[in-house]
Amino acid sequence: MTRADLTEREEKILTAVIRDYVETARPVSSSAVVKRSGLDVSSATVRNVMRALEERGLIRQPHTSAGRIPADEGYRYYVDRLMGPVLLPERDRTRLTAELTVLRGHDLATVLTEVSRMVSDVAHQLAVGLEPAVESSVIERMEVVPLDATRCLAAVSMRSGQTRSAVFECASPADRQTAQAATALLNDWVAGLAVGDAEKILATKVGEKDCPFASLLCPLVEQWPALFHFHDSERVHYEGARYMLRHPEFSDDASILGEILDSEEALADLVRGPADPQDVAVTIGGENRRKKMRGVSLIVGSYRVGATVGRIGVIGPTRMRYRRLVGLVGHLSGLLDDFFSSDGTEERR
Amino acid sequence: MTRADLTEREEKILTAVIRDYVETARPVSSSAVVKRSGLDVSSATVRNVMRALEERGLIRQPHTSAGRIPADEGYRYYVDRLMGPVLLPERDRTRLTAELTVLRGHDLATVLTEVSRMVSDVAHQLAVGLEPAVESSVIERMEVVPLDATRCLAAVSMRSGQTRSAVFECASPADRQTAQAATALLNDWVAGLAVGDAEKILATKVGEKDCPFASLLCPLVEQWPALFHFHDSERVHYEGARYMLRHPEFSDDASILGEILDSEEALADLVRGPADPQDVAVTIGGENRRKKMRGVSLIVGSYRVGATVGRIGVIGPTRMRYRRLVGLVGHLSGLLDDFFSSDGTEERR
DNA sequence: TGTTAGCACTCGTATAACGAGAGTGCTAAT
DNA sequence: ATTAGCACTCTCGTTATACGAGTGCTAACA
Repeated sequence: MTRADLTEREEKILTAVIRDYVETARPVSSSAVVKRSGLDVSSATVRNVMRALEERGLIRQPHTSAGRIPADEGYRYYVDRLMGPVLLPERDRTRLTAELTVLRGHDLATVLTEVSRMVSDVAHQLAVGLEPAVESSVIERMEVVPLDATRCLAAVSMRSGQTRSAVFECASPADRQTAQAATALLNDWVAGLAVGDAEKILATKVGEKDCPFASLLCPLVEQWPALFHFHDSERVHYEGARYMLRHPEFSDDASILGEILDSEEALADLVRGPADPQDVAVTIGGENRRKKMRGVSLIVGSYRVGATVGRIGVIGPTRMRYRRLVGLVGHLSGLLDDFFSSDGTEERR
Repeated sequence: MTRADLTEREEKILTAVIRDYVETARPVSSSAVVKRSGLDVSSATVRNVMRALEERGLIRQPHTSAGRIPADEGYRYYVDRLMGPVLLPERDRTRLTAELTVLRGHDLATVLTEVSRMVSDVAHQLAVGLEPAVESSVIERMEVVPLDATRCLAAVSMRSGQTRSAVFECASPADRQTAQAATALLNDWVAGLAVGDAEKILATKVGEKDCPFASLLCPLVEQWPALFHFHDSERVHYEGARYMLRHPEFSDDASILGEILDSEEALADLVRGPADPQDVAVTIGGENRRKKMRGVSLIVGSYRVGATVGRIGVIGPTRMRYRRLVGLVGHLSGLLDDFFSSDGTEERR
């Protein structure tokens, strides 16, 4: 159970076990390791080493006298130290950039859905895309327009390029003049603020006695969260459920898929948590907080849209191609960063 | 194979077979039918009748000397003629209305997600909610506001209560004055039109040589579909995948679930097709166009939002509680109709 | 001390045989 | 037309068996 480094030979054998198991999904025998690792040793030697690896908790035996399969800790060691430079075939690279350019000009939800689809297709795994939390998006401009005696249209554009719009009720009628004046005032107050902050500011402003345009602004503030879908708007896009079901580890008991798909919050929580701003975060099996999620691994990357971040990720059995998928997610993170920062500025590459 | 009516006794036996099979998921024996149907006949008699029903294709034997299970045609006969008045327990009724009132004032996507959740919880099935096609929604008002030198915010509100907004690029700068005039003109043109029609009208108008505000309106029209997510905006909300996996018919081979979840279009097509404006449409197993969907049944209802219709539905194995689920979907259709027609007019019940 | 060949042992999987039980289909009696 | 009785069929669970893959161990070797 020491944390010390493995010898080079141990590392090679661990790698071989992982690579082979990822391919075949069956316990890996010592002789298979000999073949794959290229090591010039006998299977007996490999067995000795494997025993050592097992004692360290890196691999395990499903039952006595079976081959070895990687343990969560083994995957962890592999991901952290053995995996080597992440790798994404040129083929996939070009495909991704190509498909992404087509998406220029489309709204964020569409882009994210399509990107999730791309990811799941390339990864052959369940892919998930998380929209940036609009809560911390910075408001560029708001607009309030009267529709009829009791209803107004409100629209917000964020620096991130996201927009929100909704119709809200206001008891007393407002004419266009008033609405324009109110809009101007509103923008003075909230333009340049994050959505979350703006809500607080507005609540105070509107609460004051001499607040102008109160009859218009009060209802707006009251209905703020519902109207703009602000709070729970970290929408999740799934794609590629079919891949999940194809993995032998889930083909008999697919209940995990149900758990994942049905609990947006659970997943959002997971996806939000670990990822570092820049890097790709890998969560392996038992490392997940949710008990239900033990047995699956997550690879999550983030992309910036203005001041906020969204996430893209891949979910699959712990037996997954970490190197390739980390490469994929990382690469796509970068692409999306560019995509959203060059924003509408057309093709600046 | 005659289409003639069944005798009363035959109907009772068919009903018993279906009811029992729906509960137990196991082939129904003649003696079980005797118990359940309340008929005062021997099991031998029931066997004779069952043979007749089998020859008509209403029920079938999984293998020789097993009980009978309903065939698709049997379910069909049951749904069309035997099911009797649809039934939804008072408990569920009140629950639905209660949960629905809480959703007042929330935007359509949120409402639909929550409704799907409610449906799946009550039905214990995979539920699906389809947003109304915005294509045929009637535009109430559009608004164009300049943001900076090259970008404008556009917002549309539909009579249905739906709204769309987006940022678009326009080469030459526009001041607020111009934008207001353009907005006025725009509303003259498209207010009161369906979104789909408005697109065509605008395209012609903008194509004309002396079109005013061309520098502003041209880009708007060009980016119309992408901007407003108009064409492919029949968003699908799924809920309750876990229920699907619990059914014994899918627990071993869950690949169907993958197919359903991954092919939004396939499903949207299905859901769009059959439902009559007012009624609840039931599609049973092999009646589905898509081969992949044989083995599952659909119950679909519609709700009106202004001039457009959306759908809610339930997907499950053919072995489902048709009476209850038709009741549920029908009831909810009505509730949603009211919900959206009383629109923002607060509590008019 | 590390490595390896050889071999006995373990354990899962596949296959067949078997019995029990459920349910039908048929026949003959009512 | 209905039904009691009975033989027949088919599934399912259990047990026995053989097979094979793979290990762990021991002893020999560099």
